[in-house]
Amino acid sequence: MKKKLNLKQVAEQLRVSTATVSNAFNRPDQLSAKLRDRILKESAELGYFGASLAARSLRRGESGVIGVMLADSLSYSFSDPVANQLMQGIAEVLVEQKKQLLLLSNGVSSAEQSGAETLPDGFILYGALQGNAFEHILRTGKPVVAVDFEFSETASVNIDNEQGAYAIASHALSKDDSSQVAILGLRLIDSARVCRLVSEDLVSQSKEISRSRLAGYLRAAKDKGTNISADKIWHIPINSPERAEIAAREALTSNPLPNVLLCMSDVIALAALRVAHELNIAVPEQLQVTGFDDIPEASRSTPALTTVCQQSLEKGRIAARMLLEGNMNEKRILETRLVVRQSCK
Amino acid sequence: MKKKLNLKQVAEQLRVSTATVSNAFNRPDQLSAKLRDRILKESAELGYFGASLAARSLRRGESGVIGVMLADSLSYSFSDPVANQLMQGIAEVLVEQKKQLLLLSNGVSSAEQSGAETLPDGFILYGALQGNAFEHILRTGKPVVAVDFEFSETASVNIDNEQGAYAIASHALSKDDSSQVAILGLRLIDSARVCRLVSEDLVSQSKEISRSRLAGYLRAAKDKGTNISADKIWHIPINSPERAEIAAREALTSNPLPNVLLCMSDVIALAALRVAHELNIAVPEQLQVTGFDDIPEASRSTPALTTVCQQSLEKGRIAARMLLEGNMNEKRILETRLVVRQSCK
DNA sequence: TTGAAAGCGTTACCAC
DNA sequence: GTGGTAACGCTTTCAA
Repeated sequence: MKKKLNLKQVAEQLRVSTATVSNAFNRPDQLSAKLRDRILKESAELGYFGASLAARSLRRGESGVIGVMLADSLSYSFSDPVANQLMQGIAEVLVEQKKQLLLLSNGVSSAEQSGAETLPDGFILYGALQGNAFEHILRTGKPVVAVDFEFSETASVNIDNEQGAYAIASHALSKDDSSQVAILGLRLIDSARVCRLVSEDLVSQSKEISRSRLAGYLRAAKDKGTNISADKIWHIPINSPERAEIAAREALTSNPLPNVLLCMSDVIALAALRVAHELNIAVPEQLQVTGFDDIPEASRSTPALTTVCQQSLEKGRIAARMLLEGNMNEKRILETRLVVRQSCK
Repeated sequence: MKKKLNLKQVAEQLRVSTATVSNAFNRPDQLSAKLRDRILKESAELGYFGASLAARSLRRGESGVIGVMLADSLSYSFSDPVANQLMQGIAEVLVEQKKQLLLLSNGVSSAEQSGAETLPDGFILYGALQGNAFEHILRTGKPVVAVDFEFSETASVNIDNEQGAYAIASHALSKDDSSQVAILGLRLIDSARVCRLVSEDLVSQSKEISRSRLAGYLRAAKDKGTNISADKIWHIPINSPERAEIAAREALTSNPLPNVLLCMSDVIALAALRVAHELNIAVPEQLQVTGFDDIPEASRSTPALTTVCQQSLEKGRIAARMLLEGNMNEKRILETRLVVRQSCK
């Protein structure tokens, strides 16, 4: 195999100037079709297929690469169905627009100077980033779309979590005034362990997703005249089936037994269904279970999950389109939709 | 916000030379700790956090970016549990080694000259790529690790699909000589529709994954004295729950009813479990179901899935390590493991 | 320990 | 329609 050639060497070989070769690749109108065809064909024969991204991007000031940074670790994110659906939507649009996708790892240490945030032409940020990665990205001055969090200076795509939670809780509580309600909550407090809340934990003005959902649940309960005390609310530190099962087992072996279980994610709700099955608790007859997200698995479980559709896929598409179309002032709030299936009629 | 500065301007502001600033970031030993600290601190204040990737990569000839190209479309891959587990393993190692991850879309058209394949220092290729993307990547002369396919000139990580399939089929067929066996196969022929095979379809020397698995099933059947005719083998064009359900429904409403169902992926097997449940066919009493892959969901279904663990996560880790450590001659074959759960005792 | 300068591969302006 | 050439931002050698 011959040594890799660069544009200059190709130009020499073909006995034209570098500008002409460059034009052949980038600006068809700048030369005769005939010459262009010759150049394209012969460079391919020489093993030259186009400019190096580094050089072109240095010169042009843009790379054709879009950076996506996820609040959770990259590795974990690949196991999260919601993140995957979002990525799927993003990827769909980027591929269609011939953009490349750089996955930035949101490391804690600022020391990891790879400078990767300098390459992309724009960013999609999923979830509120901790650390100074966020700041670094803002400093680049490049367009940013925030997904599932809000930042004054950037465009964003969000859903109304409070409203979605209110809707599903209202549905779950509608038939029975004397409900025993338990809540399996995600990331409600700052603890790495599954545990119940205490009453002080309820006072929080946080705008985090999980706090909004909790607020929605509690508002619905209040409207129905139901009370939910702090010890009926579980905190789950991470959206994993294993942790969720632990919490579900605690909740479903507590006394009095809840007959409505509001779960802050479908992963948690699915875990609850498994635990209920294992404990011979009939769903929905003895226990109503609700989820949140509407991940693909939600419609396939037995019983199928009643949940709130937050359109993660569409969210990804929209975020990507906003970024590419440059709507950098838009603050988009997507509709949520109550999806009633068997787990909570 | 101030205009973005470059290294040269930072050097001017700090009244040192560009080389000194560069050294402060890249070669701590080339200057006094004191000066270095001052430079780092003051550049951060000026909003300079390190070199632009394009420029550094142009100059140094390496970027710190690893490219991953998937045989299936990027968007689809995010919905595939096996691909996601692989990516999880890859991401784990790359983050740990402070490498960035560029996801290359395997577009069909060679026209999409984004030149993205010129940036990465190395590639992980998952599945046999169609089109000339593969050739382009090889031409770069950069290290490549092939996953789940074999190419003479590159390192690779594979499993022995024939053997894994043989093992699970032997297990499934061990108790009953008069088994009615059906196979739900993935990508066995070149058709976009779910359909049964005909006998001509059985002759194939292809080394594709699905063909190896089929060979393993058939060898096991032969060893047990069971015959499996072509019309008991279904072709499913894509590993999606929807398609799999169609095939499963066909198979489980055919006459004579199969009592052993060998599925070439867990996604397919899980679909089969759902269909069996819907048709009131008891698993494993009336119907034994086996999967392949051991995705996380396999252990969570009811009944839990008997399957072949192919260690997708570890596969990703190993591929990434091989690439980073530069073992470019290694051809690694990972062990598969039979995982017996309730769906096929 | 520091500074000047060459050059990485490309593009785009401006002449011809 | 075509060809010089400066500039993109940085690293690294070499000399001071």
